[in-house]
Amino acid sequence: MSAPALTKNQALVFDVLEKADGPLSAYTILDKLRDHGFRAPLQVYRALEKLLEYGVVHRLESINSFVACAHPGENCHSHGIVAFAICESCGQVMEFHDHEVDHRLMDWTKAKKFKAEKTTIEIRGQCEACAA
Amino acid sequence: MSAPALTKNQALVFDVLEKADGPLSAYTILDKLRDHGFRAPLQVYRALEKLLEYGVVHRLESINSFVACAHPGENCHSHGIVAFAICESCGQVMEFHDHEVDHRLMDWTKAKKFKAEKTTIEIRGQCEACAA
DNA sequence: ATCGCACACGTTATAGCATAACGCAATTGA
DNA sequence: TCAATTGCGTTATGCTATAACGTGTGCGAT
Repeated sequence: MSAPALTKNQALVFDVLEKADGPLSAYTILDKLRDHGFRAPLQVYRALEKLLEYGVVHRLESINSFVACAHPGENCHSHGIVAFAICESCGQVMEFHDHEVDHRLMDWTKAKKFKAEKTTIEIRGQCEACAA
Repeated sequence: MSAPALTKNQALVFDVLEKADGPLSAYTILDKLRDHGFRAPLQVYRALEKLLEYGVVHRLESINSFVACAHPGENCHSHGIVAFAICESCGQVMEFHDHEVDHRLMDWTKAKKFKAEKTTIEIRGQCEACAA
């Protein structure tokens, strides 16, 4: 599941996400890529689908947006569950990992024999700067 | 923040969610209430907004759906962070609470001086019955 | 009592997010 | 060479959510 070479569209989308200073919606990405020939949402969604699969991009479910993984170069899938703190004022996102949280959730799923595929942890609120 | 008496629309929406055996989208709720005079999405969304505020309904961010709280009568807001396991085959949702997970996340937010408002934990996968 | 306010409600319109279905081109491996 | 796979482009559509307007009702303060 490590990332193969990106296709042109995938590279364009990834580049936009990496240069952005916060999460972007698919349609925002589309707008930023119109100059590069993008015309339709599917061009973005298809690229995102692969980038998510490769683990180099994360989807923020609670705000329907996407961010580049905070671990450039590494495969983020190997870090365990990813958690996000999303500032609702400035839009900044902090990505972190807590193995103890992972263990607790794994314990629960094991006990219930639930086969976890994808886990979402998102904390919305105010970052230090914005809460002042 | 305890729940006052529900209005007619709120009661109708809550009733639909309680009787459902899984999460429902706002539009599914709308369809189920057309016989009761519902015509527009806003009638559902406005009711949901209040029900979420009262803590008697939860929103599942990862599937854009809503479920009645698993603790009838109690104010779910007092149970700490709520976590969900969502079976992608049968649609069943299990709601649970883990104070250790809460503590770990709280520790992180404290350390980062992040003011958490709302935390989402959702595990998607296969329930025991469907994984067989 | 009546004025002002808060709140629930109804309606229309629109904005924002995501995918279905078709066809074409390039690549790869049997 | 043929078939399978993958990426791509386009059009159309469906699903999710909210903006903006107006109505009516209850209720407390003056």
